[in-house]
Amino acid sequence: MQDSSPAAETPKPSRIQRRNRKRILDAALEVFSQYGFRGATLDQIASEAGLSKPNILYYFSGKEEIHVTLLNALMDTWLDPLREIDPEGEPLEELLQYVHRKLEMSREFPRESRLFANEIIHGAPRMGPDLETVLKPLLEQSAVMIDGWVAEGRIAPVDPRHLIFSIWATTQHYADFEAQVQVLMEGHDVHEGASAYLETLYRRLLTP
Amino acid sequence: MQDSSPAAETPKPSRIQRRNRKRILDAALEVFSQYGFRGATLDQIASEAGLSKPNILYYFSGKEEIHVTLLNALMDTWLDPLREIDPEGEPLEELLQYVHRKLEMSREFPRESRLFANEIIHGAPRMGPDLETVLKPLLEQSAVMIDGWVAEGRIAPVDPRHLIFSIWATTQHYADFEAQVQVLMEGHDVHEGASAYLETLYRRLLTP
DNA sequence: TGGCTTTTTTACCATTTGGTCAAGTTACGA
DNA sequence: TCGTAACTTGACCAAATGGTAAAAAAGCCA
Repeated sequence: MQDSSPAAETPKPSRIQRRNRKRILDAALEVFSQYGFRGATLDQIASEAGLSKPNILYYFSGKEEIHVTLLNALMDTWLDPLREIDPEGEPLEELLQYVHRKLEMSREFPRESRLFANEIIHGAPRMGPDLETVLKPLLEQSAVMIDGWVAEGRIAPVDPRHLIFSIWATTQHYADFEAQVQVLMEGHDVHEGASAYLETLYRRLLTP
Repeated sequence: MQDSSPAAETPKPSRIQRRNRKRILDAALEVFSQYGFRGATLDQIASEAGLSKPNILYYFSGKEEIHVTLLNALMDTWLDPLREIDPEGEPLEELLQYVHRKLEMSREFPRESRLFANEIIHGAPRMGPDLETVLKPLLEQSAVMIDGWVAEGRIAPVDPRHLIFSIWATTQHYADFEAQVQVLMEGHDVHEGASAYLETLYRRLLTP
């Protein structure tokens, strides 16, 4: 798949290519996550990236492709914490670690979280296939693992899918609804409190 | 405030006024919740409402006003379940009932939930004041109540604000991320499972 | 029915916006 | 250093979109 064949499609990304594509994607993440796909304009992205609009269209075939590129790149890193759960580990600790990793991602990458949330809220028009082919198998696999832990009596009985949904919901909430949380918790250390609360929540739920 | 004064601003909404304003708001809810504020077009709303675009602008001064009207109307009903918690009731049951009411709202009014989510994700540009003046006092009041229950030992110790956040997050997730949940749970009765799961989750968390 | 008000529509407008194109300009290997 | 390929830009477009104006139509009431 590495070219060398005559009609290879991807010759080789030059240094400038890599630098500018990255700039564009960084800018697009900022703008898309803040204004949504339709709310964002190429001019905004261009300005944020420090490039001209036609120049941006030199690197990407259109607004759509930038967005799709972002979503695809995101999907993988977004699911990493779930993949990192060790089936051989101590169940309760593994799951709590997963919660904390997800919460940490919300703090470190709120823009990515909002980009994702936006896409899903609008019916996932550009991610339908990925949900089916990437997310679903991973969820099923995780569900089986958790069911196994339940069957062995190592954690209290729970529906594994809804458990995962609730972990997603409670952790991403702090990124996606940051504007609201900010207003309601001004002064408090939000993530400190969230971390302690979620630890308690899932420990009480899952302790056999 | 009921007019009768000479320079009264609101003469009286005619039958046609009421009917058409309702049609427009219904249509706008549908369109805004699906495409977001900037993603929605007046033509879409007009078409959905069965009216012409200029006719819509006869009833509302602009796209913005329609959106704001929706958000304001929504805010109240959205917070009703929280207001309905009875400080004199049995704490655990009151809170569980709150969870179920919120979940029920997610099922019955997913469009409203998404409209709200959209607004917050984008930084609440049209709701900032309301969050401060309506939501925050209500949250504080509820927090005091819950803290009281904790102090009396009637529920297990929890941070009341994060508890409420997690209830919002876990219940609204089923509306806001419906597209994702749908794909991942095809075949299953989602709300049946969610209801049972959340019952378990918060019962285990809160039981003293 | 006649006359007034309310409602609706037809025809436009100005701006925004995604995208194109051809003419530069720059980088880089021979 | 020179030529070619890679990159950048200014000038444009066509379509979409929020919004307006004025005339036409529909209600409504005496």
